[in-house]
Amino acid sequence: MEFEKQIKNHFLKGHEIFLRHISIDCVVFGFHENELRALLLKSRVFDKLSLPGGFVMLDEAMDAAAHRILKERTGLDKIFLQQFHVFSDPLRSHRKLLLDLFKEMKVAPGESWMFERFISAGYSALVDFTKVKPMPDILSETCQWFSIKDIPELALDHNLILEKALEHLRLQLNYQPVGYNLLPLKFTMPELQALYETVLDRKLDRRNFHRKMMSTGILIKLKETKKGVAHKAPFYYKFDLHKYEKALKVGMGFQL
Amino acid sequence: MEFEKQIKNHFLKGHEIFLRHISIDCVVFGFHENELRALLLKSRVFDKLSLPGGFVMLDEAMDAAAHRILKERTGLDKIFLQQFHVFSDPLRSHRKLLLDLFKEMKVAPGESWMFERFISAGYSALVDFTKVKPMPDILSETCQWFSIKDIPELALDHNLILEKALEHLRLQLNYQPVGYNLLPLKFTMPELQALYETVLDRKLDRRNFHRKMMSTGILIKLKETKKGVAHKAPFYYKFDLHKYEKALKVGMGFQL
DNA sequence: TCTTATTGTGTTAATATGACGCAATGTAAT
DNA sequence: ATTACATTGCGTCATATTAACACAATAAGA
Repeated sequence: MEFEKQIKNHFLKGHEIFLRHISIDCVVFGFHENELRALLLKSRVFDKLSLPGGFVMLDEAMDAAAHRILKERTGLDKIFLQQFHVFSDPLRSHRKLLLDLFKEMKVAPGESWMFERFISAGYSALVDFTKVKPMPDILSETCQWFSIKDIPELALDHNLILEKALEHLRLQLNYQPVGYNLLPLKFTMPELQALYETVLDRKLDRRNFHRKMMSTGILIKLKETKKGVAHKAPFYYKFDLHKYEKALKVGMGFQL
Repeated sequence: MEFEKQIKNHFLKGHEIFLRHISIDCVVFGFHENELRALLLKSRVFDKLSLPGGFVMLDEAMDAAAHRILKERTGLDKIFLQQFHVFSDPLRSHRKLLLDLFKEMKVAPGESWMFERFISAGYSALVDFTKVKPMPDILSETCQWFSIKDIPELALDHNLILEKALEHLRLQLNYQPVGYNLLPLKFTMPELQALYETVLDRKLDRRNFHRKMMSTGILIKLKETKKGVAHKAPFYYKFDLHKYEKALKVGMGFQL
């Protein structure tokens, strides 16, 4: 079977393509139906779900590797991506997970670079949920969105990685307009507020929120209102791309 | 000569002790005479100065490796240490630097793990200047403090790493009481202010600064005043360790 | 047409911030 | 000893920011 052959080749020869000891794990955040979500893979061989990840090619920058990996999982090219932490516990390892698979494939642990220790760089990706076409990798059967509130036990230290990514996102939301990357081009104020409330995990005053957001000058109000909605139709807004770029560097200068 | 033998051994056998492709670079910040300073090493063999660094042992956590490296350079055990960025440009490499040395030592580039590509984790260390005893490593002849305002051209991408560390420190100073780690146990308010002004690189109003610092409740005013000083003697202060720990996690909730 | 949930905008009181005044203090010069 | 002076500690005030809340406008559905 082609699939098994590819896997076995990866185990035995992968180190001729990729750097040893270094892996990448990505937390892909999306926002949909007032829920913050992350992409998770269901492995063909392991029980637990895991974060999308991969390895760094011998002559590739780590950021480039993360972009390459995410292009494969989401179909997206220009993703807002940041490394946020490196996980280096010497006990974090695929060893236990791989033992059965190795036996089945008749690969001796000592033969494979995958059986060695890995240090993993955590990357946080913020994407427009509506633009993503989740695609599983060769080892997985599904790639799906999971609400942050409803994350099961993950493989390895992936729960820890996800937690750290969330913490990073919360901190960042306080001084950078990262909402831009999580929302479609046009969005309503209630949607933007829901995003902030979900990420920060607390309620915000609707009117004060509106005032603060507008005071940054980063939002442009459109003439168009949302259609087919009960009650008063909210206006659409979009980000002023130029001011967004500036605020990314300088910060927004307010606290929520 | 024992020195050359050790170096050669490190080049040829180091990969039996350390992980390939992974290095650590530390930016050690200290504060002295109203200047923010960093530790730099003067190599025995290279022209340019460089940051203290090292490698990760086969079974060692990265944080532990950084602590081990800094213990060797500063003599200090419990250092406030944080990874802040990973530098992974595939062109960053010791290759050029090592070529002459390899020739001299009759080591073929292909024989040594040191000639391979390295991904480096940047660590930022905040230390009490007065507690540090700078010690050069085996490849260096000196280990000395340099004022941040007066950093020469460094080896590899170390200028970039230092810049990133400084940026990280500036951001952090705005929401965490990191001054604690850079000052001795007791210090005066003008000293604390000088630290903030140096790191943030701007003047602050003396009286407003005093008010804000005290409003955090994180400082304890001592009865003792500074002796042997011209003009009015300022009081000493110390950090309330309990509140400091809390503020590290929660943040300080003010902007300077 | 009326009800109702939701949105857009305004008001006000409390709080935080920035800019500055002034007396107290301790060293050094006279 | 007296005085000059730079610096510290504490206070004031005008202004900006924030939090809490009121109310009219809107559009779907009864």
